[in-house]
Amino acid sequence: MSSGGRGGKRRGPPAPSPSGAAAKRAQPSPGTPQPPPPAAAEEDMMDEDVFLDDAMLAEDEAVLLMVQRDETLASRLSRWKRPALPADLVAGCSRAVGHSICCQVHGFEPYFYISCPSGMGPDDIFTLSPNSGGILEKGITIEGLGSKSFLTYESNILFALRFMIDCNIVGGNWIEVPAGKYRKAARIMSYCQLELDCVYSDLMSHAAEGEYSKMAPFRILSFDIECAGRKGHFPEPTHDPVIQIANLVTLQGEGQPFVRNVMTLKSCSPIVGVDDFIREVDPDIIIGYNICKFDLPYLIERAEVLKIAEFPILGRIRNSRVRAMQRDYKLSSYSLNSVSAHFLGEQKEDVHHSIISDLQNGNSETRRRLAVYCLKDAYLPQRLLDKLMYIYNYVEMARVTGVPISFLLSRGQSIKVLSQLLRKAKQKNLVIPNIKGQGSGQDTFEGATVLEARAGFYEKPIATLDFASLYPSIMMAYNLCYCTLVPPEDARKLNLPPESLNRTPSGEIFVKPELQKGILPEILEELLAARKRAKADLKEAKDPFERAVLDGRQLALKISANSVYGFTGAAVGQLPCLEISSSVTSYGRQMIEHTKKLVEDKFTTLGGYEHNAEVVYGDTDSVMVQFGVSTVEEAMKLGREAADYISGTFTKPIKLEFEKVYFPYLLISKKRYAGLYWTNPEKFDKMDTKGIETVRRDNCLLVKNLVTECLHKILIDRDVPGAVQYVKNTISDLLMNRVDLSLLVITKGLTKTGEDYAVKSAHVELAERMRKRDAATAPTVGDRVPYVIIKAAKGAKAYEKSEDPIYVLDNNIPIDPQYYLENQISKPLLRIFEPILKNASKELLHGSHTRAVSISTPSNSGIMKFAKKQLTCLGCKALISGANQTLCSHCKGREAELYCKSVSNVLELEMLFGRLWTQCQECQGSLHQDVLCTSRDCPIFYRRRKAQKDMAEARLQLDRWDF
DNA sequence: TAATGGTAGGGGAGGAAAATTCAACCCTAG
DNA sequence: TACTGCTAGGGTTGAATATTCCTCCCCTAC
Repeated sequence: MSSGGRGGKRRGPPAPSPSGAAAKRAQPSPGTPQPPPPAAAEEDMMDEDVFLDDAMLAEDEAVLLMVQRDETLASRLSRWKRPALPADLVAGCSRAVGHSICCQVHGFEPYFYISCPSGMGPDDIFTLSPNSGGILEKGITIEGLGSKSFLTYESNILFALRFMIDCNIVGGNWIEVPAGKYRKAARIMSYCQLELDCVYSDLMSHAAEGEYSKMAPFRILSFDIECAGRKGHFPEPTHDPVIQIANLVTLQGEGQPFVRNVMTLKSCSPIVGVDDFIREVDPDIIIGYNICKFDLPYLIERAEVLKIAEFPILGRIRNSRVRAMQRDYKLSSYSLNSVSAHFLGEQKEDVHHSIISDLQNGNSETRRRLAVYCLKDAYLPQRLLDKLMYIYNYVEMARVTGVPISFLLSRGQSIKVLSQLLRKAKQKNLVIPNIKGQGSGQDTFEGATVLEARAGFYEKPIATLDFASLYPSIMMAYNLCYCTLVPPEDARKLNLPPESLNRTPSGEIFVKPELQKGILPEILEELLAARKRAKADLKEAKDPFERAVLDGRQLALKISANSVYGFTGAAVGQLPCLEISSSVTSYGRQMIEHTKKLVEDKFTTLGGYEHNAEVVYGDTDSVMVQFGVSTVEEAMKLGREAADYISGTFTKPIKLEFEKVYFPYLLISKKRYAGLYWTNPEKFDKMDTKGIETVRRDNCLLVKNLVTECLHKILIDRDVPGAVQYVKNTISDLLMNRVDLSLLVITKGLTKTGEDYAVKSAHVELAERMRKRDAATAPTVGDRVPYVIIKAAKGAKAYEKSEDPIYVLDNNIPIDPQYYLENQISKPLLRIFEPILKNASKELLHGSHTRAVSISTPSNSGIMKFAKKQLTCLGCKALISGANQTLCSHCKGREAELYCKSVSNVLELEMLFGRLWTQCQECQGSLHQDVLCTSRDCPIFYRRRKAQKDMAEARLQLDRWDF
């Protein structure tokens, strides 16, 4: 899910400041419920229920398990077991589902091909060791022939894949071992319920159709561990015990988990029983948040330290990654918290690891608290898995591409294409040479054309024409493939008839399908045909369950089709062929130019139309056309006409489609535009923005919100003055320091380690500084680094002014509003307003609203260290001295009024803090517990922290009134 | 090490190089 | 008349500052 970021979960700010720590224990505002008194003695924990929202836990089922009590353990383990095997299954006459079976297949051996050297025949047989592919390529000496090197074929295929291909097995499909063709084996290889031996040629693989399209009822275990770190240290398996493990077991397709438990540890003895638990539950899939990078290695290492020899085996783990989140979605933070907020609208607490030890060492109440927290960490990944239908989509993808499900998480895109290629080649009696593209990776090829953008604000409808699956359809139309490519020397030698050859715009020659049909086009045809079927079925399907499966399938097919082109162009890949990829793009370039020309030539007043059409922009496979008409309906009509007309000029199956109308349309530059998106003339579907700040993850929320709001006002409300006013208010708020810190947090990805950067930059330098402060909480490669820009000496570089938001909050460091105005919001705003407003710069950025209020500079640096703070009058801020500690002589008369002000100020801030506190309690799922969360991703957290500080200051001021 | 889909393009920031401004100094005329 | 003190103004020089251009980096579109 996240390559390294634990979010704030096991990380956080440096040791909490005194005020922060105090408030965690303090009950804040009047009206906040007090925690109940510790309900039970520690010995009774066993039967205590855990408070959690109802959707998550049925109260009677929630169990805190004391692992030390072996007798209860045994009884519970039995409840988690899989159903017993039916007796007749072993005899081969039952098809019960829901059991785990390990089948050892015998007789399948690795092999590869070489071309037979001249002078050798079927009689010349010699044996080679299994890894001889490499030796043959380097060259060997053969008696009578001298030293020779060979090009090998299919010598580097993963053995598992080789086996699956040859047995027609795809990932996630059903395999039958016919009765009588297997032998029951002793259960020594695995912890499965049944072990079999059989011969590979007896396996029967069933295509995923009809009855066999159903999925197996996977048992999914979601878990999370908590460790007791020592003060100020990130937990290390060599020292720190695992204190809690939360487990949730679900059957795929069922809404509720059937096992929920938390294993806790009272003292510091080692946790035993985890491996037993996993063995009994016997899950097919293990998931969790970042478990591959943290929880699993931690458990395994901890077991090693404690010398639990058997542990690392963990039964049969087939698959244990949830890295998919980062792979499939682009978010500005990948902490479990923000991912959940994004997809589920549900948040979790973010508890710093140092607090976890405190909770553990407290009483039964605090440990129960920790259990709740831990369980939620196991629960959210399960919810995410369901919500995003990962299991469906992965099974579908595995079936389509033929790779095992685990490859989809642990491997890249190319293995999927290779798998399909190998299968298809086998059908056609072709073998694939082992020519791994390696080394430089320098040789690249020309990509797509992006038409010049005629920037501006268009108040007439713009029709968008798109090629459907451009690159796949080019490969099909022109029969582009490895096996249809004619190298220049062969073109001369073979004397092929010119009418059966195609010369691509990039100069390569391919034979036409009549002579030899390409493999790649065939793969693509099947993929796209299957997608068409899936989409048609989707239209028919009513059952949401079935719809989910079909939608997953059509998506998988589309993605697979699109990655075929990428595979041929991957210079460092399994089978690169730049002749194919550069031919594909060259056709694409030709086609978009051709389309632009046709539209502008045909749709003219001379041609009998009311206006001259103009192509205002286009990228790769799309053109945006202004037909000159003023209604969406007319634009749609002309768009359809143009698409049909132009489609007719291309080789099948290349097809230009009318897709949508933008109206109005704000075109800023290449790859950057915004507009209202219409697919029917009555009502627009949505506001669509491409490439601009609203869709970028490296802008602060202030910019994102501001730009979004302006576009909303301009495009939807058509209220430019309103947008201008909004900008002015925002700038004024910013300069007056009325903007919430959470809106100013910028995040950027840390893509490599510190030394590898050639130039300094804000997020890299900050990460380095944070590492020096506290290595445990600092971001590492792959993480996203949040930062704000603080005030510093004039001329200081941005990388000297970046700071951790939490550090800024805790130490009262002033931010630099001028930087945000000049470097963050001004340019994006001007880009939007300049096409619409004359004097945009003057109007927006230089009015009276830009008068700044000076903020006191940090008092803890330089010369100010030696300054002594003097008291100021609470009325007029004048310096006061002597006996009077509150007011100057001037303000003395207003004593009553000013005191009231102080009191109401404190009350107000207390109310605010109380509200935020309650909000956080709701988020954590309990109104009776202290809030522990310190999430860097949560705006409420920043506001709560700030309110808390303001409140403390106001109270201090109130205390100065001395009657 | 193993394993790895692609190119095009905008835009921000840093940094080097080239350009400009500025202050200090020297010199000379008056 | 010779010499000094002073100023204005031109020229030179080296440093400071602003500008330009290029590259790195991130992220997005397709």
